[in-house]
Order: sequence, then structure tokens, then C-alpha cells
Amino acid sequence: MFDPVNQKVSFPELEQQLMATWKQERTFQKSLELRSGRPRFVFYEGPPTANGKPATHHILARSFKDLFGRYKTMRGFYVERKGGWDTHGLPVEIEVEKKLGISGKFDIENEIGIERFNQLCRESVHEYVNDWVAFSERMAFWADYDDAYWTLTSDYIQSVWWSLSEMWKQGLVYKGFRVAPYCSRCATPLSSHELAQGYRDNVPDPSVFVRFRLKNDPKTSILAWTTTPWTLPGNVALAVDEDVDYIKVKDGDEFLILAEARIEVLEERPEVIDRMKGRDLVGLEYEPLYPYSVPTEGRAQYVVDADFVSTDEGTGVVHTSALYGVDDLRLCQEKGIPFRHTVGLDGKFLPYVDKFAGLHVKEADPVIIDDLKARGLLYKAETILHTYPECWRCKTPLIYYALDSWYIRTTERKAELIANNAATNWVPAHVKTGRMGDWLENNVDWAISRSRYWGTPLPFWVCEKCGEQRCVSAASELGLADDADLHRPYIDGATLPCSKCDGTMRRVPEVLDCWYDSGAMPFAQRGYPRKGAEEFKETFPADFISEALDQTRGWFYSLLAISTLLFKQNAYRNVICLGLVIDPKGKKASKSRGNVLDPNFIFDNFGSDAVRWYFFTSTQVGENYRTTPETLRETVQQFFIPLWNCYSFFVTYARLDTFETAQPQVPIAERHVLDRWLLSKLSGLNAAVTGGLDRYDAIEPARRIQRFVDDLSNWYIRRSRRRFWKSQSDRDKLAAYQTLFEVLTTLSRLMAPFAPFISDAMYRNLSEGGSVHLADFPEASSAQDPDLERQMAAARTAVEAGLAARDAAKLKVRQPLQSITLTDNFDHEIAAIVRDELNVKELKYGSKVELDTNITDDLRLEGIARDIVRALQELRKKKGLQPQDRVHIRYAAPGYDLLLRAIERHGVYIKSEVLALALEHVDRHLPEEEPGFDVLEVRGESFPVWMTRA
RNA sequence: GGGCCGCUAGCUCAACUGGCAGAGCGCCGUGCUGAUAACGCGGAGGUACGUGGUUCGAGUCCACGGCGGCCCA
Repeated sequence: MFDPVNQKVSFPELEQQLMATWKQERTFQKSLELRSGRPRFVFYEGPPTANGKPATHHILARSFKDLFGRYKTMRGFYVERKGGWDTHGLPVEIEVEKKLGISGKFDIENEIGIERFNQLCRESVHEYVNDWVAFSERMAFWADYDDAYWTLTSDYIQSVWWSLSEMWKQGLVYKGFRVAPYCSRCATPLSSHELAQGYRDNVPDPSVFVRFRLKNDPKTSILAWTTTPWTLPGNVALAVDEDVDYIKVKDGDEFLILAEARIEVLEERPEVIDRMKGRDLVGLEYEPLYPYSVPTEGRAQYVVDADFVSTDEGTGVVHTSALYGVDDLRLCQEKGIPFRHTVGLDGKFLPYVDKFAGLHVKEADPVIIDDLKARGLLYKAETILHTYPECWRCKTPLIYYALDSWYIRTTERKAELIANNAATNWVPAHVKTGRMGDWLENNVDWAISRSRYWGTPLPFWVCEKCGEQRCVSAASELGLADDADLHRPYIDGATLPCSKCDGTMRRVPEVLDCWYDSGAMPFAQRGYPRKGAEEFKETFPADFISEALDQTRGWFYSLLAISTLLFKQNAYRNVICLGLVIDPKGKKASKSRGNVLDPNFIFDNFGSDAVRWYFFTSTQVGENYRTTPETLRETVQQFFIPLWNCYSFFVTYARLDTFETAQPQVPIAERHVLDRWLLSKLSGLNAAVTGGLDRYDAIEPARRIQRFVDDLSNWYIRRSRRRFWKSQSDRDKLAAYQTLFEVLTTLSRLMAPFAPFISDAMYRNLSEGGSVHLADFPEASSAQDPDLERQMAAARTAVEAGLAARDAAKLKVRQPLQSITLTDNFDHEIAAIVRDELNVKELKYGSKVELDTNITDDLRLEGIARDIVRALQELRKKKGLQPQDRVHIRYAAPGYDLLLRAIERHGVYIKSEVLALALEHVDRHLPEEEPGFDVLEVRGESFPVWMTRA
């Protein structure tokens, strides 16, 4: 027998109870054991950075991850869900810096020491792990955290090293320069998010226009513009746009060349001597301003074409200084222009730049301007105000500066990256060729090194004598134990003898980009190749991953790139790319904006099933979620409460009638039309949900379920309640129970992946014990009857029209009418439903809806009888009687003739409706003589009624 | 500066391939109810971001522009 259902359930409390049950019962583990040995469905967990608290947007991706894990498990697959933690990287370091009240390289190396600093980083990543595990449990995100992978373990690091060594063997790893915003005081590059914290408006800077004299025509100069005169000693080229119009103008007895669109920068109205396109200038050589920058070999100091030249400012000619601009470096590398640093890591000119040697770049600006002026190379110098980045720690203006950096030559495999991406199923589809495809088309080599401390150390050793380089693939190559701590500073002390000379090889100082760590997880989570070869082969590639779309350049890319280079295929076959959780104003939710919804607030007020359901139904996948408490409240009210009421209705009556699930099934063909209709709808729903989930569409299945529950609640049950309510236990009642029971158990299984708590609560009770998450996903039955569904839909439309007609005629539904004319003809069973809904005796068929508004005496009496029933039912409720309680009723209605006649005529009906054993008219005494009566009001007349429980 | 996505009722969002602009919430009126924290019917509420184009026909396709978001530079 089913347990009674609390109609006023608190979903958050229900969820807490089930959490405890799952823990105690080991339901998750059982669901895995149940499918062990079955074909795998491979899921990869994108590791969260463990050193921040989980937030509402983390519920989003995890809802989708969990959905498909549960679904495929129910479909019979073994779905390992190995958790993982991303433990390295700048966010961790910054957190520790904050805690220590320090910042920058100098403080870390000299005050704290790398050893202690990294120790604190290691501790810091453990700090929130418990929060994350509790959060996962609370939102029913099933993952194995006992066997989670940690990117900081020696096993993991050695897998990463191995992968780098494989790329090294393929000649894909090289050392080059990388331009980054750089603080010369802190001697450190800044990451983009650090950069974002430190822009300052209205910073004054020089704005200088410089003449570059043509070699073959020294009277003619190309005019270039810069706001960083200190980069001029490093000039190696001038860039123009091939398609822009340039002019040659007279300037005293000399000539200047600049973009026509920038003519306004000239002091005087110039005389235009000649016109040309940018491409006509390409290749022209000019006299270097300074001899310093260029190494002896290679061609430099000539005009090149570039795609970043703007005619919005300057002269339409960009002075290019290789190492002090992102575009500059890219251009020089593309064109093969040689270059070398003129400025050291301290921001001061190097000794060989003799005129300015030892000057800090900012001090050098005016000196350089004066020098150029004295040599007649300065056209004009001004001061401008602009927005310029400064160091968020020390407020020093940043410079763009090229640092040593290690790269993976991904561009060499660009075609393969694109092909592997093309073979991947993206949901939504536009990401494949859009955001992701575009990113790959513009692929640049992956800069994998970071001049930091807490990360996987780069396994590159360089001979200090002959420069020989080597990539290490395992700790053993260094004579270290497998479980040795491979982090800095310990690893920095590990040396190797050079194979080419008698020198000593030392590790390069950088650590690895932590995106590489996470992209290596398909094999590194197994410790492959030193360990776990079999598991790796079984679990590569993943069938499914899902994250928010900001991972296009992050995890989605790092997985693709590493797998393509090592295994010539993508690491995932299907990927769901989700939008962001945003606030009602459309802003991204973030802690700093203070517009985040606290996940615990959501869990405590609405429950995690509600927020999951909201994410599955509210908008198309890939779109943003405008999330407010109101949207979640609506989810509960619109979906979960009606669903729960259906379930509660069934259990309430099934208990009263001691419905036995084991009784022989009434054949479907012999069941009531509503049963057949509902089972047909259920079958269609089942097929749609399965089909949708199979193509990684969560939204349409969830919306279909929601519509089904509406049909169930507001049509099937509303129309069927008398069948459950009636006192005789006949075959029709049994069919109704069997139908509703089947629908609810099937529905709870269909919903289980979406709303794991509520579905399990329902299923456990209905199935007397077993968890829905150990059940199989339902198969669509053969009960589909499209013709019946069509007729029922038409009937509902007819009812709608009929009710509208009643409303227009101001004839309330409780008043029976003789007939209505409808446009559709219905089978007799459905016609009965329509008659009942519209409360008419007869359906006629015609070309338009027409109500017979004539109320005969008989009809009037019947209407009154129904009013009486209604009033008595209200009274029963008011008196706290249970639905099944029998009553005695006495009433006094002196002088109300219609009422008496109605009761006389329809007494049997009234009694059966309100479960009255007796319905007695008493006129021998007035109400005052016998207290305990209630006043009944019917059609404006009031009279006393004595109702007592039988 | 570039790429992608979005812009439909007060709010949150729908509408297969171009074919009568919809639902839920909220509001007003009304009806119904011994399953409901409900439900039904009616109503108010729309310059579909703008402009131009293709088409017999455009929310839908194309172009340009605007606003918002994310990412990149």
C-alpha cells in the first residue's frame, strides 16, 4: 500500500530527505554497479577551480551534465562520472597573495619564498572542496569525488609532461616571444583579468609625428605616429594598409607621405604632389632612426602591409617595433623581419642602446623627442590624454613587452583542428562554425608558459653551456620518485647532464598554462601512459561534455588541441554549449557586481529540482538565463505543484480504495476514452523525450513533459475524478487506477534525469521502495492513437468555444441547458465529455456554435439541485469533513418552493453527491430552537442546514 | 576593430520548411471546483529594435544601422 502523501509538501525538505536516503542507500554507487560491464557512455567532467565557492551559474552546466549521465544510465549504459579539480593557476596565486597581503614577483620570491607560497596555494585549493561536494550533493549532481582527479598530483603532472614530450618529439614545441602587458616595477606580466582592473582615463602621453626618410629619396619622408617614443629605437618596419589612399605632400623643401584620410594632422594646408595606394609603398626602404635594433642578418626597415592599420588616428602609417606591441610582433614574425630587445626587464634601455642606455623608458621619452628634433626627424610633438592601463598593484604605467615564452605550434595542425571540430556535434549547432570555427580559423600558436609559481612546471631542461634542450616525460628521468612533489621550487633544483657537452642542464623557470592541465584530463586523469592504459582506451574520446560557452577558448579548445596533436581526433563527440546566468537587467552574474543569486537561497526556497527544471525549460540552449526568484517561483507553481497534486490525488484515492497494482490489467481497448487518450499521449511523450535526449536536446523533452503534466492535471484528472470518486469498485474504476498508475510511474521515470528528487519521491512510493535511478528508462508503448488525439483536441477546442458562448450569454455552467450546436462531430464517448463539460443535454452539429438558451422548468430545477450540491460540498469542506465521510442532513426552507421542488425531484442525486445518508426537510421547528446549524445560500435564498457526521 | 548570439505583450519566453503573431506570470471581469499554492472563459495589453530589399506573402530570408551580451584583438 502506498504511503500517504503530504499535499502541502515542502520540496526543499523532501529533497533533503532524499539526499539522506541516497547517501545511506549508496544509490549513486548502486546505479553504477547495476550497469557495470555494460557498454560505456563516456562523460568528462570539466574540472572547476576549487578555490572559489560554487555559485548559481555552476548549477547550470551541472544540470545538463547530470541529466545525460542519469539518462544514459537508465538506458543501460555504464556512465562513470569521475570528478576532477583544477588546482593550478593564477586565480589560486592571487587568492594567496591577497591573504598574505603581498603582491608580485619580488614579494613572493624574496619575502615569502616560493616553497611557502606554493605550500599555501596547495592548501588554498582544498579550502572549498567540501563546499563543492556539498553543493553537488544538494543539487543532485552525481559525481565520484572519492576518486576525483587532481591536476596537482605527481601522476597527473607526469601525464602532462608525457604529452608535452610527445609534442616535443613532433617538433611542435618552441621558444619564442610573447607580448604581454608588463609592469617594469613588479617585473611581471599581467593577465587579461588583472589588466581589466587597472585602466585609467585621461592619462597624458606624448604624441609624436616622426619622419622616416626614404633611402632612395632622402628629401621625402614617410610620416609615422606614436604615443610611445621609447619604442622608436626599436623600430624595424613601417606598416601601411594596401587599400588605403596615401598622398605625397610638399613640406617646405621636403616631402611627406601619409594617408589622405589623415591630412588633418598636418600643420598647414598642404600641396598634394602625388597620390598612391598603400600597396605602392610596400617594399620602400627608409633610413633607420637609430642603428640599434636590428641584428645584422635579415631585411628590416622597409614598408610592409598589415591588416591592423587604422585611419582613425595617427597618419595611417604604423611604426613597428617588434617586441613592444602584439600586432608588431605578429607582423614581424609573419614577414620574417629580424629584431631584438632594446629595453631590459627592468624597463631600462640596454647598454648597447648608447644614447639612452640605463634610462627608464618613461624617462627616455622626452630625451628621444629632443634627439629627433635636433636631427630634424621630428615633424611635431604634442601631448594627448587617453585611457591607458596601469599596474593594479603599484599603479606603474604598463608597457607592452615581449617576454620569452614557450609555444605549441598549433598553427601547423590548423587544418586538422578544423576537421576534428567539424566532426564534432555541437549543440547549439551554430557554435561549431561560428564562435568555435572562427576561433580555429584565426588560430595562433598556443603560448603555454607562464612566468609564475603555482602550476605544472614546464618539463624543459636547457644546457647552460651549449644551449641543448630536452623535454622530460617522467619523474624517473630525473632520478625522482614517482610520488615526489614535482612543483617549484623543488623541481628547480633537478639538473641533468647535457648529452651534447659536459655542461649541466637546468629547467626553464616557467610553469604551464593551467588550461593545458585541464585539456590533458582525458589521459592525465588516468595517469596515462604510466598507468591506466586500459581505462584510457575505454574512455577516449568522451561521448559527451557540457560547459558554458566561455569555454570555447578554454576547455573546449584545450581538449581539442591536445587530442588533435596527440591522438589525431577530438576528445569529445558531443558537446552542449550553454549560455550564461544573468541578472534581470541582462548583466552577467558575478560576485563583484553583487548581482548573484545565492544557490543556497534557491535550494532552500524552491529546491534544486526547480532550478534544474527552470534551466531545462526556460529558454533555448546556448541563450542566457535571466534568472530571478520570480522565475523560479513560477516554475514551482506552474509545474511541480500541479504534478505533485496529480500524484497526491492518485495516492489519496488509491489508499481509500486499496488499489492493488497486481490485479490483471484491463485491456486498453476496453478502457475509457480518457484512459486511451492519456496513454496515447504518454506514449508520444515517451518517444519525444527519448528522441530529444538522444540528440542532446534537453529543452524540447522537458517542455513536452511540462505540457503533458498540464494535460494530465487539467484534462485527464479533472475529467476523470468522478471515476475515482464513485463508491462502487467496478471495472471502469480499476481501469482508471491502472491508467493513472502507469502514467505516474512512467512519468516519474521519464522525469528522473531532469528532476531527480521529486521523481524519485514519487517513484519510490508508487513502486514500493525502489529508486527510480536504478530503474530502466521507459520504452514508448504501442498505445498511440493519433486519431483519438486529434478528436480529443477538437473536443477541447469545441468546449472552449462552448464555454465562451455560455459566458457571452451570461449563463453559468452549473445551469444545464438543452443543447448546443457545434461545428465538429464526435464519437459518442467524446461527445459525452463535451456534453458534460458544457452541461448540455444534447449536441447538435451545424456550421457555427450556437447555444440553446431556453431554460425550461425541468432544467431550472436541475440547476438548482446542482447549486445545492455545490453549497453542501462547500459546507462539508468548511466543517472539516473528509471526502469519504458520510453525513446526515436536515434543512428547513419555509416558503422556498423552487428549492423544495428541486430537492424533491433530485434528492437521490443530491444525496449521492454529498454522501448524505439522509436529507430531511424539517419545518416543525425554527432554527433558534435547535442550535448547530449552518446557513446555506442558494440562488439568493438563505436557509438553515444541520449537517452531522453519520 | 573582428566573430558569434540575442532584441516578439508590463515581465519570462514560444511559433517545423516564409503562410491568420502565441503561452505562462501580472492586471480587469466572470465562471467552475471535495485533486490544486489551482483551473476555465472573456478582456485590456504588440510600430515584432530601426531602415531598405527579395517575395503573391517576411517575426522568419538578404543588406545596412541601433541596442544588449559573450568572446577575441
